[in-house]
Amino acid sequence: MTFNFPAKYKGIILYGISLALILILLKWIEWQFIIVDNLFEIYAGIIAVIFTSLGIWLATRLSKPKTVVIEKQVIVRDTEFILNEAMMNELGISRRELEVLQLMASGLSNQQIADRLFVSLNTVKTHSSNLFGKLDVKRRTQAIEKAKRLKLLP
Amino acid sequence: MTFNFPAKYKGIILYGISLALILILLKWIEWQFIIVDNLFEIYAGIIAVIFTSLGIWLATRLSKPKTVVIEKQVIVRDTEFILNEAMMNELGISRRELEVLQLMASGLSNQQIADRLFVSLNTVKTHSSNLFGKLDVKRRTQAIEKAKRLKLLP
DNA sequence: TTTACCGTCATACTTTAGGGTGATTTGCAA
DNA sequence: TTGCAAATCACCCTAAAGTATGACGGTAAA
Repeated sequence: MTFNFPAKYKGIILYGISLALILILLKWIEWQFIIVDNLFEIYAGIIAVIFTSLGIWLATRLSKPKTVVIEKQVIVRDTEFILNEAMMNELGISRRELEVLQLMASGLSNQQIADRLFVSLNTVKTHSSNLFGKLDVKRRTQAIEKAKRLKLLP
Repeated sequence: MTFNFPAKYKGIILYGISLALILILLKWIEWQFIIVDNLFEIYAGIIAVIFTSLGIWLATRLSKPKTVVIEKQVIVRDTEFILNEAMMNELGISRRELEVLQLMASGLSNQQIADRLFVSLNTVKTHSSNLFGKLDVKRRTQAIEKAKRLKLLP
């Protein structure tokens, strides 16, 4: 049969046992000195030392630690991009047109975009032209700038 | 005539005086109880209580406070732009070239940039051409993309 | 003072971008 | 089936962008 006390009673039990041991010790010392009469002050001194120690020990054990909260700033780049699909639909921008827009923004020429998408240069021109109309801009740099504002590009 | 002890001796003097007072108190208690014989244990108990208190008091005064440091992470979104001047110098990009770059990124044509800066179209072309060389790119869209990566543009 | 770079402008030329129009194919929905 | 939008491509033409080279005045460092 084993007893399983919760951890929070452990401390209390320890203090109780310690106190009991000190009392036994004191009783023993009393026995030693009771023979020699008037050595009263020595006994008192020992008690004083023991209980001062007990007080110090108790204080260090029971004192609540001060908690110091240090705020550490973690700078996070706003990296998350959510495509504004509502705006996509509102402006009637097709999937392919968005693809062309993305490649344009990465700095590719129309010819490079055409090669990347396996279509002709004319097709890319058509897409970009339609795109400019829908975005109401005149140049690709403007399109990129506006698309970023409208959250169509990161 | 005034004495000016350094502050660090103040504590020691205080403890000394306190100890002296306690001893006087104990002596007085001893006087009270010495009349009634065999009330030895009451005296011991009082000493125990006083010195336990003294120990606790000493410990709280003398012990360094226990500190538990809790680091709290505060997420700060990086929204402000700081121009990478080191990169500017490294690439040898001039102030005027950066101006042209900024206006290019806002979607303006070379002519519009020229008008904005009160210079000729040719001057803008020269600046942008030099800029492309320094950024090692071939097109303005590429320049904008790279400049943003290098923190030369927001 | 000489060097070197910046900013300015010009001229000539090439390349790329952009506009307009029209045509074909495909897939989806009325 | 018809109609429509998306995607594809072609041709022609203009506008803008980009390259190369040279020139000139100002300023700051060597």
